Amino acid sequence: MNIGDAAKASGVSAKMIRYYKATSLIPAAGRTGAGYRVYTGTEVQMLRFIRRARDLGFPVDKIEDLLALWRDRSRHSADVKRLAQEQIDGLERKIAEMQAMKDSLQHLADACCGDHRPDCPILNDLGSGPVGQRAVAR
Amino acid sequence: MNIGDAAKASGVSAKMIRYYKATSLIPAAGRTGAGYRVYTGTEVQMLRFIRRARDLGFPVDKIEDLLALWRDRSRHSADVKRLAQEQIDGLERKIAEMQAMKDSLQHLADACCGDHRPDCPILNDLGSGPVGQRAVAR
DNA sequence: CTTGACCTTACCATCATGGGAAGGCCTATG
DNA sequence: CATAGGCCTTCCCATGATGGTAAGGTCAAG
Repeated sequence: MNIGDAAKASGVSAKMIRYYKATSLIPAAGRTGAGYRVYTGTEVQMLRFIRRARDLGFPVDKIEDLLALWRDRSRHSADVKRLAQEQIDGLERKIAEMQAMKDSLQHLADACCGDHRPDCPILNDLGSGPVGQRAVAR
Repeated sequence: MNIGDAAKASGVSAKMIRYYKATSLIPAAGRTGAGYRVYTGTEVQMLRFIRRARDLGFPVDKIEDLLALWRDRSRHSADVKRLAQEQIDGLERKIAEMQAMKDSLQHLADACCGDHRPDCPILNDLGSGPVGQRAVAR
């Protein structure tokens, strides 16, 4: 199986497969006489694992840990769960952060009449004094 | 006012002030005879504008548009509101995306007993067949 | 005049991904 | 057999916003 087929089968682009190898996330694949990389079902399975973990937002260095646990038949599921929980917590933090941005901005946008006139609470807020809770216009 | 003071007064690091100048987001500041950058109140105000817009998640190229509107006394507030709405929509998309990740992961973590045994639904899911909705285990 | 705090430029790193160029390989078709 | 086009290879560059560091110049206080 060439890299293009492995890419299609795993959902990981050929570019990224080479990158994961370069960064030691995955081991080196075999090569044909002409230097083409050759992938087996096992390797495609690993790539799919990586792809799914990326889809859940795991950064590559955490995926390294996940792969190690995956391979370790005497792992403790607690270790896996801990990694998952850390990822959940990280996602939650980012969600909360973005939600706060969105709420502030929504509040400002609601106050902006959005017509031909130049008067605009959004710009007024951005252009006003030091940072504070003016975004929620108390 | 030197760059360090402008940084403190605006909340934008000296590093980023230079970067914003290099990428033409802000105009070149004056220089002392020795080559030190000099900032005025007006410039600090612009930096604070940028800082606040960044805190709302606006990417730098949108801030360029916001600054142009800010300077344009005959702007239409509709244009500002539109930029804000686009940013709100973008935030919402990202929030939804991360929320979906979090939900999938939470579901998997809930199914993992998290003890000393190796059996783990999280790894089972990551290591299983092609992508689908298995993460929500229907 | 020295010391320490500031400034300058220039370069490198992040993180995961894509783009492109230059050149080699393989296969199907004429 | 020759050629076309679709793969593959490596190498380099770009993203976006930010931080770090290093080598060197400046300034103010003691």
